[in-house]
Amino acid sequence: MRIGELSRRTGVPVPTIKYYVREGLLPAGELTSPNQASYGVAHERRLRLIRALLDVGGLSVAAIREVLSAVDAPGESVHKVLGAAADRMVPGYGPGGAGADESEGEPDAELEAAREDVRELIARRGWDVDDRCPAAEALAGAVAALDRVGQSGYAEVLDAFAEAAEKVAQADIAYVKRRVALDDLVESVVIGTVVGDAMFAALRRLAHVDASAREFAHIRTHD
Amino acid sequence: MRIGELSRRTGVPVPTIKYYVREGLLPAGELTSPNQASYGVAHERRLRLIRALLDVGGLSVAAIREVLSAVDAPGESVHKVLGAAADRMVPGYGPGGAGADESEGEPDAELEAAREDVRELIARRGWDVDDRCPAAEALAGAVAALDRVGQSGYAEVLDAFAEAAEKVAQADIAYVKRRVALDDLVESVVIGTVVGDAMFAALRRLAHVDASAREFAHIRTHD
DNA sequence: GGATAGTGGAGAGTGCCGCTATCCATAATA
DNA sequence: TATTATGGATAGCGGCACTCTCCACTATCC
Repeated sequence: MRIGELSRRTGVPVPTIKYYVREGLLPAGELTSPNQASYGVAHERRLRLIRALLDVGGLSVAAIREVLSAVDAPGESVHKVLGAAADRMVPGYGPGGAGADESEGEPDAELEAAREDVRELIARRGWDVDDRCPAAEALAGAVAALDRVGQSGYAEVLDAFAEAAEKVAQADIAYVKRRVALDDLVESVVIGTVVGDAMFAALRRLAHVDASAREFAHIRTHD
Repeated sequence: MRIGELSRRTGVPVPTIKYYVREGLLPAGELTSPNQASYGVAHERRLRLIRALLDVGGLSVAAIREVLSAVDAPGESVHKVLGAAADRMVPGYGPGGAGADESEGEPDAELEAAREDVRELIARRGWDVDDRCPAAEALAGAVAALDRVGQSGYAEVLDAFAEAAEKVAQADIAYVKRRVALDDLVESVVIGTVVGDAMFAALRRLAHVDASAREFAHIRTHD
C-alpha cells in the first residue's frame, strides 16, 4: 500500500501522515525505490492509534511519541512497560515534574498537604504504588486545586472515588486478560487507559444529569 | 484590593489578570478613579476558579468563558443551569456538534453504531437523559474510536464503567447536598466535575499500577 | 511513447491560543 | 519629589498541529 491509500483508509491527509513520520510517531514506509515506499497494515493500525490518542485522548504529539516509545520498548517485564507507558499518559507529564516550575519559591502548603492526603489514601487502600509517581502527583495537584478554590471538603469523596476506580481498573484488567494477546497487551492498555478516561468522564456526566433531574428539578438558582 | 495584591494572593501575573478581564472571564474591578479600580474577594475566588479550570481541568479560555456564563445565569431551575454548565464542560464542545465537521460526507458507520450502543446503555440503566446531549455524543465518539482501533470488545466494560460512574455521581451529589449553600451550588458542581475528572483519572491509573503489579510482574513483553 | 497523477523528502508558512511586552497618562507611595 | 503601581489598549511571542510548496522522480493509463 502506498501513502495515498493509507490516507484514504484512515481519513488522515497525506501531508499529515508525512508530518507524523517526521515527528517519529509513525515509522517510515519501506522503500522499494528511491522515491517509492510501501506501507502495511501495521502502519494503518499505528496511524489509527495515533488519531485516537490525539482526538479522543487529547494527548500532544510529543506525549504520543513518548507513549509509543514505551509501547515499542522490548524485553522488559510487562508491569514495568505498563508503568512507563502510564507515567507518560498523565496530563502535564514532562521531563522534571508535574508541569509547574516548583524548584525554589515558596513551599506551596496546599500541595504538600495534598501529597500527604494522597500518601494516606494509598496506605489506606493498601496499594502497591510509589507515592511519587506521576499519577500520584497529578492526584495531589487536583486535591490541592480543590483546596485553593475553597472546596477542601471535597476530599471527603476521595474514598468513594478510589473505590470506584478500583472497580473500573478491575474491569480493565479482566478485559485485557480475557481478550488480548500478549503482543498487543501494552497497546491495548494504552488505548484503554486514554479513551477509557474519556468514556468514564462522559458517563459521569450522564449520571450527573440523571441524578440532578431527580434532586434539583424544582429548585431555582440565586438572583 | 488593587490588581497587584490580587496578583500576589493568587500567583497570577498582573498582565494575565488583565488578559482574563479582556477575555470576559473575570469582571473588571470597580473603578474608584479614572485609572484606579478595586477588586474584592469575589474576584479572587473567580480567579482561582479560572486557574483550576485551566491548569487542572485543561479547559480552553473560550470553554471557561462559556461555563462561567452558565454559572452566572440567573433564575433558572438548578437542573437546567447544571445541564447547561455540564454541556459546556465536555471536551470538544462547540457551536454545532462534537468538534468534527460531520455535516455531509460519508455516513461514518462506527459512530452510528456507537450512538446506538449509547442509546441502549442509557435505556438499560434507566437514565433520564437526552441521548443527543454533548456527554452522550462524547461517549459515542469514544466508543467509535475504540471500534476504529480494533478494540470494539472494550464495549464489554461499558456497564462496569457506568456502574462505577453512578457511584461516583452519587458521591458527588451527596457532597454537594451536605456541604454547599445554594448560592455556591453551580460553581461547586463545575469545579467538582472538572477536577473530579482529573482525580478519577489519576486514581484509575494508581489502581492500574497496583493491579498490574499483581498480574503482570513476571510476564515479559514481546521482542 | 506521452500525458497525467502520485510519491518521498524537506523546509517554510499558517492559524490558533495563552499569554507577555510595551506604551501612556495618571495615581499612590516613600 | 522620585519611584513605583495602575488601567487601558495594541502588538508581539512561542508553541503546536498541521499545511503548503517545491523538486526530481515513478506509476499508470491510453
